[in-house]
Amino acid sequence: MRISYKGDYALKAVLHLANRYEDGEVVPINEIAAANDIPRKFLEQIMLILKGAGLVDSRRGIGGGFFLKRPPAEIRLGEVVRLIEGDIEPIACAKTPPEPCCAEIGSCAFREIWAEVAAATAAIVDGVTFADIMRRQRELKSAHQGYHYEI
Amino acid sequence: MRISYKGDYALKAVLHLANRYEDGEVVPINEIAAANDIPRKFLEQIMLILKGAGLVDSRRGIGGGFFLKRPPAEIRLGEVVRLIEGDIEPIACAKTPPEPCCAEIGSCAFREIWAEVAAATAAIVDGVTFADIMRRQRELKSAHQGYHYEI
DNA sequence: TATAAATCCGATTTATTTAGTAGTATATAA
DNA sequence: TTATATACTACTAAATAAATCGGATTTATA
Ligand code: FES
Ligand code: FES
Repeated sequence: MRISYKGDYALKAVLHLANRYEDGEVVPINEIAAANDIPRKFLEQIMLILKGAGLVDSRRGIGGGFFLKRPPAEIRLGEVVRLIEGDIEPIACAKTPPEPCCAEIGSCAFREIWAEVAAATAAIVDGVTFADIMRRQRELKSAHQGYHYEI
Repeated sequence: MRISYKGDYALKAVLHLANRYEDGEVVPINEIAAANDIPRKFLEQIMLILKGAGLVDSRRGIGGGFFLKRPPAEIRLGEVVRLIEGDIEPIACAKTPPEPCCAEIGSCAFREIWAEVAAATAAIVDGVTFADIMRRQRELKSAHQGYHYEI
């Protein structure tokens, strides 16, 4: 499962909105783009995908912008990854139900290895919520601050 | 880590050679291509990559072909995958040592998740040899036979 | 020594995906 | 009514994937 720029941008945008989730803050796309070094028009397309999937919602016009429809603790990393990158499985036959791949799908010795890889990957990305990621981010920030002061 | 056609073909070719490894059999590319439904000229390129990496060797001319340089038990799936597909890591910052990715690599909350995914994937593909895959293939073949007889 | 069988190698081609950019339409708060 | 913001469609350039083409070279053997 390769993470493209599009996927990377989507994750950062969702994390940005997660950090502004309290009190239902609405964040304009310009802020998200500027803060995360994301091409603005590209981010527009990404936000529309996230909105289409019901993950975020938006308000138009002055004072408008985007916001999460669910609290960060209820959004799993895997959900965003699948939305943007598509299947987590490295090959179609590893999906459930399996889609045809080799000629003899019933006797392919590789298929179940890819299924194992998919399961292991899914366990990780579905085991982490954006609340977890926010917490981790705060830890890293304070650790980095620490280093800074020591210098 | 997405498996491309090229990677799929490479794995099948190596498995084909693994099945012919005993007594140092030499297998012409036409046989590998025909048996596995691989475009012949495309497979040529793939075999040259495998040869360049020292995984297989070849003999030219009449009676020539390809053969594994090492026994199947000493070739791990991950080795072939990395050769053809490149890095197993879903993003550059997850490599060791990490390559720059986001702006602030030291404080990115996603980085270690990708590193976990990479480690889990590597553990699977590096934990399986082509001898294991051959064994698994025989099991599947006989199971399939069984079903066949029951009908 | 000619011939057929096979690998070796570089170039070209076609289609798809990626990473954007452009332009316009629509909604909304002040 | 105007400035600010999203919504939507289309377009483009570059990279990658998946072959395909055309030969050059090596080698066993008839
Ligand atoms: S069935 Fe998918 S790799 Fe064999
Ligand atoms: S450093 Fe790679 S995703 Fe942030």
